[in-house]
Amino acid sequence: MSDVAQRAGVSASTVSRVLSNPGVVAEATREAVMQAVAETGYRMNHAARNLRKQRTGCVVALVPNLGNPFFAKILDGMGRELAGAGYDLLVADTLEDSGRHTRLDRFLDPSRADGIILLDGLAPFGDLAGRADLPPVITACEWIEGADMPRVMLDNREGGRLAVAHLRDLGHAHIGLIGGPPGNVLHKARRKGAMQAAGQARITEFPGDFTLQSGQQAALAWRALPPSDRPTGIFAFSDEMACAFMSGLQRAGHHVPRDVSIVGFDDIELVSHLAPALTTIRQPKREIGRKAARIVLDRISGREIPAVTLLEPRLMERETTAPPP
Amino acid sequence: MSDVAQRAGVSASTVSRVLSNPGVVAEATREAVMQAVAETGYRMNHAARNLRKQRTGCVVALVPNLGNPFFAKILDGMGRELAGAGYDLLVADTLEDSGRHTRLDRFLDPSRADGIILLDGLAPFGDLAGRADLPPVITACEWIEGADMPRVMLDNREGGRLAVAHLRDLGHAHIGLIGGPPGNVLHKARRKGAMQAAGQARITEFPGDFTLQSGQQAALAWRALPPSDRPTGIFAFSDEMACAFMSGLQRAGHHVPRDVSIVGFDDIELVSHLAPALTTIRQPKREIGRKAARIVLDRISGREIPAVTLLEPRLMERETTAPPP
DNA sequence: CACTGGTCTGCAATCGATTGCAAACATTTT
DNA sequence: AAAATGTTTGCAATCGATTGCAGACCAGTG
Repeated sequence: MSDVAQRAGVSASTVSRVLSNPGVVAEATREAVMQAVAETGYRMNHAARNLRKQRTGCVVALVPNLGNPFFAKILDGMGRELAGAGYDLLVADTLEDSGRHTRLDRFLDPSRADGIILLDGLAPFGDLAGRADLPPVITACEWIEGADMPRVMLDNREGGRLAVAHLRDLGHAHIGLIGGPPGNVLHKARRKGAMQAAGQARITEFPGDFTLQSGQQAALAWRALPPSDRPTGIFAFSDEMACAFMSGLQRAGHHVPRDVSIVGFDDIELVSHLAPALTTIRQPKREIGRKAARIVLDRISGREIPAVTLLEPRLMERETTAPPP
Repeated sequence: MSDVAQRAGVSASTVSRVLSNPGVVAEATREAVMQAVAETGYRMNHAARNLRKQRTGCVVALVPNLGNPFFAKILDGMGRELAGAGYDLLVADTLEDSGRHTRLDRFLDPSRADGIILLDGLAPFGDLAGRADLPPVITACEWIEGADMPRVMLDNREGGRLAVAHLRDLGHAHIGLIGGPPGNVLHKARRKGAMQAAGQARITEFPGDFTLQSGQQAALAWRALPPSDRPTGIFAFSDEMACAFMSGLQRAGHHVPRDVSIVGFDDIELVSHLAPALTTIRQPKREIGRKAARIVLDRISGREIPAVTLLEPRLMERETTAPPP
C-alpha cells in the first residue's frame, strides 16, 4: 500500500480512504491513487484488514455430512448469497469418519468466522445461547430443541401433513411411515404432521435414519408382513429411503404405484427422473440456503432477525402414488 | 495475549513461544503459561497470526456446481484431509446462476487462500502457470488442457475402456455412447478409452452434457431410431445420464437389461439402490478429494509434487448389463 | 486583514501475534 | 576462578491496513 501511496504522491492513509471510503477524498487525489493502484496491480491484504477491523469476512457452515446431495444444494444457495455480500463460505463436517462429532469449538471463534450456520441438530451446541464472545450462530434445516438460536427451515410438520393427506385423498386406509432417527427434530415434526393427517387411518411405522440402507431395510420389513397387514401407502421421510424402498419392492416383483404408493421427502433432483418418477415433498433447498445466509448476514450487521423462519413445502405429485389396489 | 502473559508473569513473546513452539521454553515457565491460558480462556487471534506469518490457513475449492452430489463427495474428502492438517476449506462456485463464470481473481490472492483446488476445467485460468505472486493452484477431476498445472484425477481413458470392454465381453456389437460436452476433457478422455475398447463394434454417439436432462434426451433419440439401428449396449458418461436414459426407456416399456444394457460413470451412491442397480464405473470420490488436498498441502509446504496423479477406476458390475437380446 | 467554517490530508497509534537479536543466567570446561 | 558454551527470556520491530485527531489549505464574511 505504501508503494501505491508513494507513486500517487500521497500517504497510505489516503490510499486506504480511496479504497474503502472514496467519498471523503478529493476528486483529483482519488484519481491519482486509482491510477497508481492500477499501475502497481495492488491488491489489499485481507489478513491486515481483518485484523484491524476485527472481522474475518467468512461465514462457516457446519454440516453433518458434506457428501449428502441435499446439503450440497443448500450450500449452493448459501454460497451465492454470501458471495454477493462479499463474504466467503467456509465449510466443515461436524462428523468424523467414525461418526463422532469433531471439535467444533475450533469454529466458535470470532477470529475464524463472523457467523456460523449450523446444519446439524445433534451438534453439542446447547449451551452457547447467550455467549457474547462468540460469533452469531443460527441453525438451518435442523435445529436444537431448547437452544435459543434463530432457525431457518422448512415447515416440516406441514410437509408431513401434505404427504399423508395426499395418500388419504387417494383412498389409502393403511399408511406406512419410514421415519428418521427417533430423537431427530425433523423426524418428530414430520411425524406429527403425518399423524395429524392420518386421522382414522391405520399407521405402521418402520424405523429409518434417512439413508438408502434404511430404506432397503424397510422394504424387507414390509415384505415380511402378511399381505393383509401391509400398508398400501408409504411415506418415507427422505427421498433416499423412498428410492431404496421402492427398488426393494420392485426387485421383489411388486409394482409401484399399482400395489403400493410411495411419497418421499426433499425432492432431490434425481428422483424426478426415475421410472416411475417419485412423488415427494419438495424442500426449496437453494432458497433455504439463501435465506439462512441472509439471516446470518443480518445478524452480523446487527439487524433484528426473526427467531423462526419457515419455508413452505410443496407436494410434487408424480408417478408413485395412485389409489390403493 | 498480554493478559495471559501478565498473569503468568512472563512476556508476550514467551506466551507465543509456549503456544507455537513449546520446546524452546523451560518446563516451569511453560506450565505457568499453560495455566494462565486455561484460566483466562485465551484463544489465539487468527487474523493476527496470519498477518504476521503471511498465510491464511485456508484452501479454496472452486467448483463448477456446488449442488452436484458428485462434487459434494469430493469436497467431503478434501475437508477431512485439510482439517487434519489444520487448514480450513473455503468453497466457491465458479458459475453464476446465469452459467457465466464468476470473477475468480477474487480467490487468486495469497492473502485469501494458501492454495487453490480447481475443479472446473473450463475456468479461465489458462495463463497463470508461472505467476509467482499467486498461491499454488492445482486441478482435480477436470483439468485445463495445455495449462501447466498439477492434476489429480481418475484415469478417465481407462474408465471408458473398462465400460465398453465390459459391454463387448457380454457380446454387444453395437454400442451407444452418451457423451459430455464436446470440448470437455473428461468427455474426450472417456471417449478415447471407449473407442479403443470398441474395436470392430459399431458405435452410435448421442450428445450429452452429464445432466439428467440430456440422458432423457438420449432416451428419446434412441427410441427414434429404427429398432435395428438401436445400440444394444449403452455407455453413459455420467450416472445421472444413465439413470435418466434408463427411466426413459423403462417408461416406454423397454426392459433393462433384457433389451438394452447400460453402464454409467461415477458410481454415485444412489444408483446402486435402483431397480435394476446400475452397472457403472466407480470413481473413488473421497479419495480424489483427499489426494487433491494432500497435494496442495505438499505444494504449500514447498515439497515436490507429481505433475499428474491418476486414480484407478473400477467396474461395478451390477444389474443393468447382460448379453444382447 | 483577521476570522470562521469547511474540506482534505497526514501523523501516529492500533489491531494481536511472531521472531531476530541480545541480555541474563546456568552449566561445563580448562 | 575464568572462560566458554548453552539455555531461557524479553525487547522491539514487524506483518499491512484503518482511523481519531489535528494541521493545512481554501473560500467566504465582517
